[in-house]
Amino acid sequence: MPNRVLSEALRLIPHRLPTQPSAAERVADALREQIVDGSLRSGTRLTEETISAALGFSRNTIREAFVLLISERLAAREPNRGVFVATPTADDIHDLYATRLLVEPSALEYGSGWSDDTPAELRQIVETARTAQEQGDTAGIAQANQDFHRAITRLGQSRRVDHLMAGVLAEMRLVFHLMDSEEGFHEPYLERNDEIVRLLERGDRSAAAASLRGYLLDAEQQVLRHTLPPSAR
Amino acid sequence: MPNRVLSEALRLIPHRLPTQPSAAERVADALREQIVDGSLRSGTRLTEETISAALGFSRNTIREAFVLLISERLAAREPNRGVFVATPTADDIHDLYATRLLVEPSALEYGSGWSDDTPAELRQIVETARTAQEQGDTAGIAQANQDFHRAITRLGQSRRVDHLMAGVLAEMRLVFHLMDSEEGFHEPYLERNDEIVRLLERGDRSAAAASLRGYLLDAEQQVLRHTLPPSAR
DNA sequence: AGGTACCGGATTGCTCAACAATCCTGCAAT
DNA sequence: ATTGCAGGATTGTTGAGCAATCCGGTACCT
Repeated sequence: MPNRVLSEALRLIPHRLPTQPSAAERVADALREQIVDGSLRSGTRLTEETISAALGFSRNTIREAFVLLISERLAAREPNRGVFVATPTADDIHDLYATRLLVEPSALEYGSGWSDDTPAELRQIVETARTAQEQGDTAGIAQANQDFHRAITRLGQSRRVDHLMAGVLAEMRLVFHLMDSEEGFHEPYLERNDEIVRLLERGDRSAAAASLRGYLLDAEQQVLRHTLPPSAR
Repeated sequence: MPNRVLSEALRLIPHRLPTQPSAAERVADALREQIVDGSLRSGTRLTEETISAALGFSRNTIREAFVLLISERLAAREPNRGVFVATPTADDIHDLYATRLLVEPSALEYGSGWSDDTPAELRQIVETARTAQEQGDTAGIAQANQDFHRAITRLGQSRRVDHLMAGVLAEMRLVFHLMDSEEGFHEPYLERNDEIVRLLERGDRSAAAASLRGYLLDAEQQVLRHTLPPSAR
């Protein structure tokens, strides 16, 4: 043991140096980005050959990326036919909200990430949404809304659940792209987020959780109402 | 529309016929099974060439399977070094319990899968565990325990959360394999499951959820206590 | 002895080319 | 209109190949 100080210092260095992500991951990142931002619409076929040529990676690497995207539910494989950008069904939408209903209120009420600053932080996000609203910035509202729910999820203090919810929110964006119009859809929820924050500011996490449950139940209905039926796509 | 009766009948056929899983999935299944049942211990290196030869699939297929297992956290990639059976750290264990703490009580208290039969069904599982106990069947107890928590999770009525928890329970088994001895570890929790069921039988889902939270908090400590420090493995 | 530099073998990361199986399209025959 | 079928395109999977990286050992230096 030549140098005790050294080995102590080394312990502080992150165990895995920041290696560059693998080719498959970079391909998955590129595709994921295009899927969630709507450049690649639901149902689009992801041809191996085309993507291979477009991104400059071999077909095998593309296939590895597909495995990732499929496990994230952003894409779906139809055996011997190909991989397609996922098209969430009404059932999938229900599942998304069932998941959120299970996780978010629980994180809000019992999450150990709670601190005295939490209400103020959430308030901050609501304010951001409000200024976006005043500027008619639909995308900004949507973004702030997502941030709000991610912040709530983070109270749960679980990497795993964070990751789950990241996936959920990504798929939510897919769903939004399926709606007849996202325009004006998020506004009503500003008020409800505000109410949740108000309850938190009063220190009533339980009531806030209940309010959030109501929110999610309503939102599911709204989304289903505004989602085009399969016949129209 | 030549035949209305026919098209109605076809509607009942499952949309995707049961295709045989791909080679990569079968490889992943085989490896996953060996990992969770302990045949492949934590830290074991999964050499592409070896597995390729052993299972009779090409290296490329093995790599696709790896992507899956890694996304399930049952294996970990160390760039340029290889893929290894995951070795959960204390931090990972904490994360597992944080996840369960977020999901299980919530499912128990608010899950829409609840019915009047639910308490009886859970009671049934507890009884199964008890007979396993009387026969000194450690594995049986562990299995019944898992079943108990899966049943609770299912109350949440979300495929996605079910899938998440399937992964959580799989990783839990990895953790159990890391303990000095699984012998006698699960017994104490029989009593606590029983208490949860008793509360449910009284119709008090809220109290049952609280009891479950206490259970999980204690269990985490117990697991950490019985888990060998990294130095010993 | 203790530390460093270097070398060769093994393994990974990724590509490329090939081929059977399957699916899709269009067209011809009924 | 429906069926049958040929041709072309794409997927599923394999095998070989090669650069980059890592590992283990050995020789070298002090």
